[in-house]
Parts: sequence; C-alpha cells; structure tokens
Amino acid sequence: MVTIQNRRERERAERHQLIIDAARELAEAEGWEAVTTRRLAEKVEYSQPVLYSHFKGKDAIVRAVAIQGCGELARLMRKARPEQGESRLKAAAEAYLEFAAKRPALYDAMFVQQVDIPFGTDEVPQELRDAFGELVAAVGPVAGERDLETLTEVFWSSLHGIATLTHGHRLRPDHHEARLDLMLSALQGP
Amino acid sequence: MVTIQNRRERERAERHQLIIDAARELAEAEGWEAVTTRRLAEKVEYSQPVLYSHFKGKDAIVRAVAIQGCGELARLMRKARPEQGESRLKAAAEAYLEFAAKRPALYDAMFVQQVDIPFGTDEVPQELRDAFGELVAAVGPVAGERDLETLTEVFWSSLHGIATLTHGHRLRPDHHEARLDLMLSALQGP
DNA sequence: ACTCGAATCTAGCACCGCTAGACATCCGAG
DNA sequence: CTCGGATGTCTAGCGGTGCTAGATTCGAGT
Repeated sequence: MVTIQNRRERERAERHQLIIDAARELAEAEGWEAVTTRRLAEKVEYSQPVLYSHFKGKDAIVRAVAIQGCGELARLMRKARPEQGESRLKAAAEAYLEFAAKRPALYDAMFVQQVDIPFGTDEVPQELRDAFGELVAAVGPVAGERDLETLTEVFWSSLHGIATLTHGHRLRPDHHEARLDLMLSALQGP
Repeated sequence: MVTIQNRRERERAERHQLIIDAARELAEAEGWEAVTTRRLAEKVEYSQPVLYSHFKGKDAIVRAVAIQGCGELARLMRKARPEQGESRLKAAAEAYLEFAAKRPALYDAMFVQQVDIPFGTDEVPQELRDAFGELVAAVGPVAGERDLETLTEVFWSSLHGIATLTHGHRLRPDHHEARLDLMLSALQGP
C-alpha cells in the first residue's frame, strides 16, 4: 500500500512548507526577534516538538526561509528589465535594493544573520547560485577586460553595503539615487 | 567634603569602563551570543544588578562598546599612511578592512547589529564622526567633480559590504586583493 | 476488535534579560 | 562613641527563550 504512505509524505511536505511560510510571515510582520518556537508553533497550530520533527532547530527554519528568499530575489532580478535609456546594471541594482528595502527581514536572514548557508566548496543551494548568476549577467556587459566574477563580487558588495547601511539608518535617506548613480557610473568603467 | 565624593565617582567611572572592557573581551573571545549579563557580571566580579546601575540594559552596554570601537577605527585609519606608490584611498581601505577582519565582534556591534546609535539628526557620538571624517579625508583627493559626502558614502558602503560578506564566507577568500583593487580603481574615477 | 507502532503533546530543563526587596556598609550628626 | 539613615550590593525570582524526555493519543493491519 503506497497511497497511504504517499498521502502522509505529502501532508508532511505541506506542513514543512507551512512552517517556513509562517516563520517568514511572522518575521516580516514583527521582525526575527518575534519569531520564537512557541509563537511559531501556535501560528501553525501544532505544538513545539512538531517543529523539531521537521527541522533540526530554529536555525534550520531560518535557513530554509533564507534559501527560499534567495529564490525570490533571483526571480525578481531576472524579471527586472531596464527601462528606456537605463543600463541593465542599473535595473539589476534597483531590483536588488528594492527587494532589500521591501523585505528587510527576509534580506536579514539571507545575508546578515550568519545562518551558515554553505557558500564555499560545499553544495551551494541552487536558489543562491541563481541569484548570483543574475548579478553576473547584469555585470557582464560592462566588465570589459576586468575579471567578471571578481567584478560581480565587488558589485554585490556595494549593493549589500548600501542595503544594510541604509536599513540601519547610517546613510542619508535622500541622496539614495545620487549614491546609486555614483556607484554605477564608477563600476561602468572608463 | 568633596574628596570622598570624588573617590566614589572615580571608582564608579573605573568600574563603568571595566564593564565595557569585559563585554568587549568576552565578545571578541567567544562572540556576542556568549555575552550574557550573568557571565559579564561574573567576569567583573559583581552581581548582575550592578550592571543595571551603570547601563540601562544589555543593549546600552553593547552600544558603549560599539562607540569606543568607532574611536579605535578612527584612530587606526588616521594612523594609516599610504606606503610607497599607494594611494591614500587604498591605505584607508586596507586599514578599514583589516580592522573589520581582526575585530569581527567589535565591527559587528558597530555596524551590523542594529544597536540604534543615533546616526541622523540626533547627537552623533564624536567617535563616529571621527571615523567617517577619516573616510571623507581619504576620498577627498579622488572625488574630482563628484559630491564628496555622497562618494564617501559609496566608498563606505563598498567597504562595509566587502567586510560583512567576507566575514560571512560569501566571497572567495583568495581574490581579496583583486576585489579591493577593482573597487578602488573603479572609485578612482576616469 | 485488538494490538502495536507512529505521531503528537504535556511538562520540564537550563538558560536568558531584568528587577523588587532584603541586606550590608559606611557617613555624619548628636 | 553611638546610632540613624542613606547608599550601595546582593539574593531570589519573574516571565521569557530554545529544546527534549516521557506520557499519551491515534490509526492501520491482522
């Protein structure tokens, strides 16, 4: 009898996703400090131990949210097309920064909290690879003779710095556009 | 009688600094998650409530550590002088990134954790002003016709992005120098 | 219908930031 | 020299956290 086993597995997968979505919603609504295992359990209408039958711990839940967030960022950047007279680089930068500004909790889980998503030689989640790939594609046209991957890392660093310092109110809120233009024209090269 | 009052105030100020130093040492040795009020109280050999007679809460202690960290960063950057054939911009960038790499916990308190140090119109701590001033001074020679303060914010953002992404193992550890050179030559302008 | 295993929950551990109220200690007036 | 009072410090505890052992409930197969 496979059907019963199948139904169980399907229900389990649905609940798995339910937990991830609940954590994400809670974080986006009230910040990560409001995401406790008790509140999360209440939100999904199960008791706390159920969370631990799906994830090794709270960190694993945050990590799952972060990885799905990477997928969304990749999707948003792929969809972003330059408007009239706009470089692809600028369109990508704007999409990235808009994502960081509109989903600060999600962005935090992805790149600020050190959730130890495998980044190095290990198996990197596909969602992350996709997001970085979009950045590479945007940088490509302006790389010239410069090393593409290295230049993309610089571009990403600049975006990440602007995103996090802006979120921490460390930069003048007006001047946002001027900063972006200055950064882009610098990277555009000679 | 002022002498007794004076002695008390002096002892109090010493203990104030003792707490800050202990918090900083604990954070640098084991990370901020290891800095609990209990461990901190044990380290300074007082009970927990004593901490609360000096600081409003744990956040205030972290904030104090962060502000002193800003002073140290400013001092390090002021001391950094370009070597033979090196631009002042590069010397400043290297000093900044070396600080971030060698004192990751301190850097975290200063710029990553949102400790709500007044940044905007409020009274900004002098240490912070000094640190930003050093960045401005380093950017000055290469600004050209570009707005100095805005360009400095871009420079800072790039440095901050590189520092945090490197610390989170998001960038290839080798290639560090190549990234820095690429970033600097981009900012150097045409 | 009953048994037995899997799924789920209750209750609790050790820790967290923080604080009220008991206690000690020391200063200055009588 | 004593003693009242202020000042400083500590003990003990509150409500919260992440996490888990053991009890309990539930449902599928014989």
